[in-house]
Amino acid sequence: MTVRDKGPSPTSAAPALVADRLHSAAIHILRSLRRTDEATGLSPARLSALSVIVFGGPLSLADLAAAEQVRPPTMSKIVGALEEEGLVKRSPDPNDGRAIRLSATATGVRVLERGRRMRVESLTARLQTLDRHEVAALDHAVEIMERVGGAETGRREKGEGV
Amino acid sequence: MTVRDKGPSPTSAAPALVADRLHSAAIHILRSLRRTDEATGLSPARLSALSVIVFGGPLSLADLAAAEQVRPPTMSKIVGALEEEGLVKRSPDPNDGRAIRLSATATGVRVLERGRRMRVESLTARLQTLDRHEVAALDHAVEIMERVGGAETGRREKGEGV
DNA sequence: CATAGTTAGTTAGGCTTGCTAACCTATTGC
DNA sequence: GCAATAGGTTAGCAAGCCTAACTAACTATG
Repeated sequence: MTVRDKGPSPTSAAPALVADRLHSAAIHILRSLRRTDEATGLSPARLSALSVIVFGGPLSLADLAAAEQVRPPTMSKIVGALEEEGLVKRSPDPNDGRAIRLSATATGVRVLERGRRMRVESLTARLQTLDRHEVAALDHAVEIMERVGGAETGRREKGEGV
Repeated sequence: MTVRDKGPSPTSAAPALVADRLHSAAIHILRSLRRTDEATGLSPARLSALSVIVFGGPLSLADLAAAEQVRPPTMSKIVGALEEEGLVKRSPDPNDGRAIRLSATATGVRVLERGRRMRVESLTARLQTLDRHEVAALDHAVEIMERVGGAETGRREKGEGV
């Protein structure tokens, strides 16, 4: 309200308000996607982690945790679940006896593709109600969001290929 | 924006890809905000619910649950926590003996303001590294996201004033 | 080369936020 | 007046986060 009504002139967009609404919008988008994720059998956290493994090649648990911005124990649990489902494999790191190398199984790759497709489907369906320019605006904004969202750690990871 | 430099031309922004990256960006932004929320003493779900109560006037639990896109039992628990913290009050609905009217206490309003400020602060700080046009692009995109994110229920609620 | 310190990962335990199922009470409709 | 419906709550479960504490392995140093 206050400032918007859709055509935000550059000067009217107060960062605090944008931040506020961005947060709110992000919550709602994720909440609605959670249901889609459920249908795929892969929860958001697992799907996201799996995608990093698939596209980020073999990597250590610590690196994966950092990429996903969670703590190692959290990622340990997620990886454990993925491994149990046969989507991911833990291998010893030849150079470091403490570390592990995480890689996706063939099934993992396949499931990721399917899950990713389903996950994105509902959002895509809704995006398709938008006109080209709106999609383009979103696309551009997402690029900015990725910078802003990852700025904290200065890390740029997965998002790309997911 | 839209077509700027890295900005893909409108025709190249495939909805599926945008959806994909939007999802990823949303995850990361929320994850980074969760930490800020912790600092305020209010978890994201509670803060969000409280904001709806504060700005949405007295309302029933079912309405609040719908606004927040969660099931009644989930909201019942969240409201219970907010009530225990003295931020929200349950009153009987004069017109319907089954229903309750949720309203914020003075403390609730105050805490919301503080929490909201802190929550948005880190995002804002990061947004401030952007130039005016980028902020404007985000602002515009957020408006689209709100439509897209809320499209499922067709409901438009809190996001506005939070 | 032995030992202290650090680092990778896991386990244990706790909290929040979701859900469904089952239940109670109040309202509504016949 | 009684069955059906609707609003809330309780109980019980799972996912995702976290910190604390532990083990095993690497590194550096006297």
